[in-house]
Amino acid sequence: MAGSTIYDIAKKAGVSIATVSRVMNKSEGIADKTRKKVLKVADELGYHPQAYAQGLARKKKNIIMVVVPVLSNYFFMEVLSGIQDEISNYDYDLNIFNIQNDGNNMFEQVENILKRQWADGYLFISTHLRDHQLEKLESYDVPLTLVDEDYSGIDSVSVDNQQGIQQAMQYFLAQGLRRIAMISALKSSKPGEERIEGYKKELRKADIPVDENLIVAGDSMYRDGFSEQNGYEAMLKLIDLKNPPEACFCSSDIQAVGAIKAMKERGVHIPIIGYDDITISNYIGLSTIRQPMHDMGAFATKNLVERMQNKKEGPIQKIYSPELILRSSTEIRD
Amino acid sequence: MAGSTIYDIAKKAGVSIATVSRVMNKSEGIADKTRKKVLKVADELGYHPQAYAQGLARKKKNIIMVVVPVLSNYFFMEVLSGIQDEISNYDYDLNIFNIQNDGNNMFEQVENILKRQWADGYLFISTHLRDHQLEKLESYDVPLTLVDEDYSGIDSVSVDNQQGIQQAMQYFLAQGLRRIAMISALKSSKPGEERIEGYKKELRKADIPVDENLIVAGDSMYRDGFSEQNGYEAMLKLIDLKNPPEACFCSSDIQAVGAIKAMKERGVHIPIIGYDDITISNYIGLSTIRQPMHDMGAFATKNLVERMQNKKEGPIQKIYSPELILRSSTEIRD
DNA sequence: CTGAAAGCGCTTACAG
DNA sequence: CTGAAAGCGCTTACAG
Repeated sequence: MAGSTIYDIAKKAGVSIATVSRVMNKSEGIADKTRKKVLKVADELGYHPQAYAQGLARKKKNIIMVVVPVLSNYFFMEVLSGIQDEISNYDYDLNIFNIQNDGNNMFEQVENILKRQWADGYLFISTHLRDHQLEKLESYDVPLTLVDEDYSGIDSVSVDNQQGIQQAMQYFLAQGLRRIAMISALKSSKPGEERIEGYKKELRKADIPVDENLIVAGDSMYRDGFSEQNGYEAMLKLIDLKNPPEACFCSSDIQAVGAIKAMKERGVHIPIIGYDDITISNYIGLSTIRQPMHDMGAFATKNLVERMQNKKEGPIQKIYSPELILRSSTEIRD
Repeated sequence: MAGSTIYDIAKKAGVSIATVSRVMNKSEGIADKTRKKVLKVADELGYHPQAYAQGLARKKKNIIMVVVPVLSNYFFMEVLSGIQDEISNYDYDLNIFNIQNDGNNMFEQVENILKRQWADGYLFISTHLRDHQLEKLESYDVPLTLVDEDYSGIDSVSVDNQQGIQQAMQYFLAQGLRRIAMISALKSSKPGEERIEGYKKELRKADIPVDENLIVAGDSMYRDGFSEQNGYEAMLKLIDLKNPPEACFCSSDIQAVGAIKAMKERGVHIPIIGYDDITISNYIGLSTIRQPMHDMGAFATKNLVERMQNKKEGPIQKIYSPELILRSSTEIRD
């Protein structure tokens, strides 16, 4: 039952395979009688054109492929929901390709996906490639939109991270807090570097010397450190400092969740601001820097579809501004 | 650059396409010199075999496809991380296909995926099909493993939901609590029905009359009701009852998060137990019924790969037992 | 309105 | 060790 082809249908319906093909593709100008006959046979034999044969013959797959290193992280999930919502407006199927995030050959995997021509267009989420790699991607000349990353030669949608950090830091500084810690994740990643840089920059602007001891990450590097456990470990380290911080800025909400648990266990409380504004943050009272993740996914999808339809204009760089959301985690208690 | 084919390589390297194909496929018995020449040209032209052409010619795609209705939910995310971890042991690529969850034509979408022969094997997560539909799927005779669903004719991995509900209810009952509410999600779904049934059954066993007012869901049905917002709304309804409950069992942890916020806002606190044990639950002190989501994903993947390799044994039904995890949300306060 | 035929870009016996 | 040729299952001008 799983294996009937266009030939089986043609034979059983007494027509040519061209006719079967036309019927399945809803082409104009088929005699009603023929159409019905073919449809009936197709239904009986459970026939549906094979994706691979069709893709090859058509040179068009009707597929948008999302490429992502870490499937199971919250940021991705929310971006994805935006993609899902938007794509339902078009006649494209969604395919997600999960690349192994083991550093060195990651770019090779990415290139192979493009070379193998899996889809008509691609959405790269948080791949965090280096500039020379992005330059190479540009030369493939294939519809591609970057999310959570930006590069002048390729369509991209991202958030101004510096601005986000600035908002968090300035909020703390305005409260008179000076000893501000930063919980980072994987420091060697591109966004990791950028965020630490932004943190230091704000301190310098306020004439506060940078204390490297206040920049910590947990030891558990699952999901590049974007996990509750990592934040939990990081906060314990901070609390155990001889000179602990008065406030904390955290690279992600999910780490902040862990950090808050650590504080509760130790009976301390310092104001903390996360990063992302995942849905749950609103429910647990976590102050955070909001990234419009859902919108980013939707915008990227819309942009990609337009790009697939006409390739006239040059690359589009959409940069969202983040927003500081204050909730109970930044209230000063006691 | 994106578009070179095996013909281009063959021509430039001065060999036949058969030879190029053999080199790309690392076949034995190619002169070292030829191999190097071909590889060099392939690299220069950025060549990699097209997935669709290769899949058609080989009748094997090296793809495992995950089919899922709601991508962005926590249960799925955790199952997925198990799938990811396990699949990295094999030479299969992972593809996720997101079907639109609009009820009636959902099964049609599922059938089409199979008919179109996207992959070598499939993992269906939480598709919650009806028995007559599963029966039909069985007839496709294609490697397929169900997750979060079970059916005698098809490989499946699931959790004994009745048992989970029983554990939660018996815990409450043992504490002397009798007025126990249930926050459900989409009631018309298969698991929705089952869980409500289980809840009622436990009450009956304890000779407690079922009060339909105590079975509530929020009004927001995004993600089938498995959202913080839904739980929040549901708990408000419960609190506003003339005769509010003394304890609450909740269909998912994520709803419990919302329910807890509702309680905080209204200054009430009743013991609450969630369902799933998503990672975050441990960090916010939520008591819950643990489903081994990561293991389920890993087991299903392993099972599917074995099924693809030899089709000897009959269908395997793996049923995990859930586990009651007690944390602070069930502590009796004041 | 329908069919014969070429083509999409690969793989793989079959010869040599 | 390598090539010519058939085949995978479709689509789509081109004729009629």
